Amino acid sequence: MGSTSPSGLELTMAVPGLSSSSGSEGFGCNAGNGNGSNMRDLDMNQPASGGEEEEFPMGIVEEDEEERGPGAGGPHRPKKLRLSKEQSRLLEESFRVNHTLTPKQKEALAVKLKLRPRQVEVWFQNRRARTKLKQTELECEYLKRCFGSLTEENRRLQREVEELRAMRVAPPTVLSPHTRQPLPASALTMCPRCERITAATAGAPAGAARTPRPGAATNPFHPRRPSAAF
DNA sequence: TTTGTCAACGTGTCCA
DNA sequence: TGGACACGTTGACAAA
Repeated sequence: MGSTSPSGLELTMAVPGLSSSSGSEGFGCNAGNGNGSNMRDLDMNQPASGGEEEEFPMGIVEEDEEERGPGAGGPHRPKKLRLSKEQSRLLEESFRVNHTLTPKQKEALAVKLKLRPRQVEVWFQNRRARTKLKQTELECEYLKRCFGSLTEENRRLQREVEELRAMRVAPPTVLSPHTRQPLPASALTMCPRCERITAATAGAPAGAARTPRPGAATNPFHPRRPSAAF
């Protein structure tokens, strides 16, 4: 439990027939390289010196970014910030604990990661969005499979109806449960429930002439479908 | 060059 | 009314 995809996404979904382990298996292929992004290794935040490594390199790429107001400096954005492995790891960790942050938690995390609170906030927003997207994709896949099996079931039932209709064309011979002689057509009636011809003779149980429907009880297409609870 | 990822932004909505 | 959030989008970047 708590498996994470290479991209760090952790997903759970209450979909019948879908194990939650798909959080790591099912999505691993999504990004093409299931090996985690190497991009993080090439961290723009790392000090160029390459000397003794700061635990959390500054998440602020440009010196003047702090002052940058809305509009992000107008003509062009700053160089793209990539969070370091350690920063991502800690963010993921706290995301696992809580998908939302209180202002205090945000501040503390920002200090810990040497990021601005706004950056932590944005990271959590994006992270929630990615989680939701994956969840939606999962549900979509599940609904597609549902649609497929329901279509198949529908086809099968229609075939069954056709067969039953064909059977009804020829007058059935129903034996009297008492005399074992064929009953006249006038003595026959239609069972309203199962639409089968039965003997209308008093005393004769409606199901007397009913032939067991092949596979009726164990029809794999007639399971009591659990209501899909999303 | 194309495509996928992701940090960051703008905007609308909700709620205390 | 301000803050938090969802959602859609942008743009930088890496890999195919």
